[in-house]
Amino acid sequence: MTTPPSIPQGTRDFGPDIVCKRNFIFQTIKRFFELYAFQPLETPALEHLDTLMGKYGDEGDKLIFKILNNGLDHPEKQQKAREEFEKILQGKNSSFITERALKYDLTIPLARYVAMNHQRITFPFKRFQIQPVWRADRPQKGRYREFWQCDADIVGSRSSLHEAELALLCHDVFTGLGLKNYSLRVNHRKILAGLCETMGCSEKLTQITTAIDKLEKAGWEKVSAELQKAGLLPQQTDTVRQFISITGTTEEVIKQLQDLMPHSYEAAAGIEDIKSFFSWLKNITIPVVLDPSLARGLDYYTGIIFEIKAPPEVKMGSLGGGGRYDNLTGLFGVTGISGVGISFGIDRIFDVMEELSLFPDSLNETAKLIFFNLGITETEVTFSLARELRNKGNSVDIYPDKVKLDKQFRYAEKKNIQWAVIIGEEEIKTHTAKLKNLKTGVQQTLTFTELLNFSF
RNA sequence: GUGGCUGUAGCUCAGCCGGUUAGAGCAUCAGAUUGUGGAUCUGGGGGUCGUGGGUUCAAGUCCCAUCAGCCACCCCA
Repeated sequence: MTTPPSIPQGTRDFGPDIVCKRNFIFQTIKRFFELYAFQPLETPALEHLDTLMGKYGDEGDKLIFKILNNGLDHPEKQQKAREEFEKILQGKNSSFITERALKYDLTIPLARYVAMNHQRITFPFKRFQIQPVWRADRPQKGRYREFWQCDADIVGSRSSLHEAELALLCHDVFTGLGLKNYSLRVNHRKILAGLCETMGCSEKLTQITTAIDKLEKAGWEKVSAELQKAGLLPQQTDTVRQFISITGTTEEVIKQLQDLMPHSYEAAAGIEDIKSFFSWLKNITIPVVLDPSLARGLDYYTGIIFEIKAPPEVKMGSLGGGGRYDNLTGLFGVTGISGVGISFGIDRIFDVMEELSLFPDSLNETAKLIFFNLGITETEVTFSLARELRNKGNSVDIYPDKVKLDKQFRYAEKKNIQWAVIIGEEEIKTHTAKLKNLKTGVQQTLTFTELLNFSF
């Protein structure tokens, strides 16, 4: 007895119609990446475990998929393997048991690549990367163990021009996809650091930012509870409350931030960056909002941070995000290189577009036209006509068997083919073809030459 | 990783307090109509009830385990 086949938790097969839709998203994103002068990069699915560990925080480390070393059953290795496995049971790593892992995101592999190749790269290096990543998270809707990221980063330049370009890129991509109601939230790590500096508890930056990050989902009650747990005094908690309550136009928000943190160098530096970012965009209307309550978790961001929010009518978290990181390659021994990037989560974008029915109908089209099958002699004719039409760049299908036209029509309809060509005994005698538009139902008679030159 | 809900035909689901041969709609296939589709009518096929154990005279139904999906936490795309 065979057990029914299945695939691992959090992974998916993509059937033809889904691949077509996903390709639509990939192609749109890639097109704009190229328009903004990014170059492609691909890195292996596997990285050394050392390359990944410690880069995503303690929680992140737990979510890295590790790969068991081969050959541990070798007689000479078994004893050591048992001893080393004890370390694993204690939650430690053992390179004897596992020394490779599946990549967790595309940013650390980029940093690794840049660190390895910085002498031959021309900076600023603008690269895009569209590849799958893996996380040992527990799956839910919009949350997979294997999913794709589409990243664009600029490495080796501190100009705030890039942040503005990324915001525009993001707008072009979402407009191109037809996802109108997205929004882009922006904040600055130094503004958050300035808040902590003002309150005199800079060492609690991470705790405070992760608490703030829960505001939208869990509400202020939860945030204040977290802050208390982190050891903030009531007065400090109230400062945080004022901070995250700030709303308004960019100018208004900046003014309030300055009033709240008048003596913070950190905050002032962050605000300068934000001002220069918005000044690039001053004559362009895109949905960018300065939101002090935005606090992305990843530790490596040091400057501006972005988050792409799904349209409010769908229940989906972030569709992507990014930010500026100083010294990312410093983790790999190459210092002084700053970068800024943005990442699109295409699996979630897919789910949102599906929910809002935003995919064009034409995506399911399997062929432009189909020749119906009225017999072997007829098919010898359509076979060569199909070849000529294909040579001219038309996607053509031929129905394989002589069955009732009724059935052939239904096949064409199912496969979303717009044009059907009927050639039978009569037509062959006169060298003509019946061409029917299945969407309008209009039928016309054409000579073979006319058919070959028809623009479908 | 922790806690909870769910799993019956290709899809959406019904199936009572455990009781004969597990049902419906849609989809599919065939015919009415042997060269013109989407409608209608008639008929057919399709299930070891996620998987593996257990309790029972008897399990889709109760119990345990496991796998998967979803939800909350955690974290994030």
